[in-house]
Amino acid sequence: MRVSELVERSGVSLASIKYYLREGLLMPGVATSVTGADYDERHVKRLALIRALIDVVGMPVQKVKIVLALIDDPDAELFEALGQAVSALPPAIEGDPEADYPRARAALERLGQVYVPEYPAVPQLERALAAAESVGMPMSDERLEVYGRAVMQMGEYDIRAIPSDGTASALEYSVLGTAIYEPVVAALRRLAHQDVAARLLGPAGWPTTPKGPGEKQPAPRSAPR
Amino acid sequence: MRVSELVERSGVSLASIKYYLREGLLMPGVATSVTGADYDERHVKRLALIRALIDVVGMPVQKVKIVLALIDDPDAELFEALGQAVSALPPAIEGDPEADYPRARAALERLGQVYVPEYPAVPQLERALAAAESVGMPMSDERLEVYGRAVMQMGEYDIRAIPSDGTASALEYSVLGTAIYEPVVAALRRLAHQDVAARLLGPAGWPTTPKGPGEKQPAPRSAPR
DNA sequence: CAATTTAGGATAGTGACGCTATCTAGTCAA
DNA sequence: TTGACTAGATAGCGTCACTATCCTAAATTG
Repeated sequence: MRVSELVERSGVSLASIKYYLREGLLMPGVATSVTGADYDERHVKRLALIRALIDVVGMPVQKVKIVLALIDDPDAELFEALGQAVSALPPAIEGDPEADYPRARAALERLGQVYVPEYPAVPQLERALAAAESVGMPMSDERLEVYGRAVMQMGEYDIRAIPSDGTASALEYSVLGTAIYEPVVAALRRLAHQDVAARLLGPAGWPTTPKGPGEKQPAPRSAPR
Repeated sequence: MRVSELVERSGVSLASIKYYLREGLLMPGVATSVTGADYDERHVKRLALIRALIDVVGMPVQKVKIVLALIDDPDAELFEALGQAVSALPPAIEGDPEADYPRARAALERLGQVYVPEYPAVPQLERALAAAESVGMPMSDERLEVYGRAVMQMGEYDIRAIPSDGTASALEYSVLGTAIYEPVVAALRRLAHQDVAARLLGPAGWPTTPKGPGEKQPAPRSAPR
């Protein structure tokens, strides 16, 4: 297909496609002449992926490039790729292998996980815990254990759900799964807050999730905003 | 204290403090003269909060302003404030009350939660699910249930942990808790991935979390990057 | 076969964002 | 009185993710 068709199919503007081509995010089409190239479904899919990583996950273009290179490179080792992918996710933190991350270490020890400061998520955790502390809401051990148990359940499932066929798809699955499902988790957590809050704190008559099997309740008169 | 001291105590540059004052994020100090004002601990704490929301949570300055106004406004209703706070979190989505969010609705129905399209997190969930779908990794029912159970555990704890004394602190707690702990969850999930992946996929001899009580294992020779 | 459309490549410009730098003028301690 | 400090106003900067404009040339259409 021609560029114009790619524009239509993907919903991405020509200017942006040219930009992604320049930046090396989108692979060039097969040149049919000096002034014409042929694109296919892989280009459509790649554009969807680029937009998802940029718009939904919130990754900067340069980090998207890293993740895509990781997926494309058949030599990458699955386990190492996971670490690489994580370090490309926002908020980006430049980890210092020499540095100590006391809050993260304490947290991981409490959760019974190994503390490997080289994992890119360790400085991310440290910074997040430090931020919570600095605003007067330090992470309690109790909360840590609740959260730790919850993420472990997700993690176990995520890893087991990685297809065991060829490395390529397994790689793509693990790399993208970490990134793509993160906004889903965030949105679900926010909705869980709303749901629990409506049950515990909301006005009487607010629609709530019934504790046991029961009837759907009527919609609220005004939106909870 | 004077501005220079506030700069020192907070670690925020004078130029940035002036910027936050201009933007209405930081409340002005008590003017002692035409050219001098007095700041206190509340200003130090506020600056820490501003930085945490901007740097760690990744909120744009204008959204930070909304969240701070929400915290400062004593008239706000706790339950409504939760929704407001959520809508200020990135990635920002302008929800259309008229619109239907089929993926989000199906997901919530499956989880047994009420579908209230007015909740700001509903369009966020819709977009996240659509993005997963568009890159060829649609959210399976199984994964949805695992995630749903996990976030519910966190949500229940979060809401119960809100202090029941004065409205002001409860408000601050619920609003900030949603935002501040989100990066913690993200980092913990990434670490859970690493931890589980190391156990299931990692090279032999890699440090792993023992299944039962056991010895700490030695650090790896090279970093998993 | 001429005219129009479309494509590719290069380069410069745009608008939002989060500061940052400079300037002015007033104040206060030494 | 001199020099450091301050508030307030305004303009500028660097990054980011595009976006718009040229130019050239091939391909398509009438």
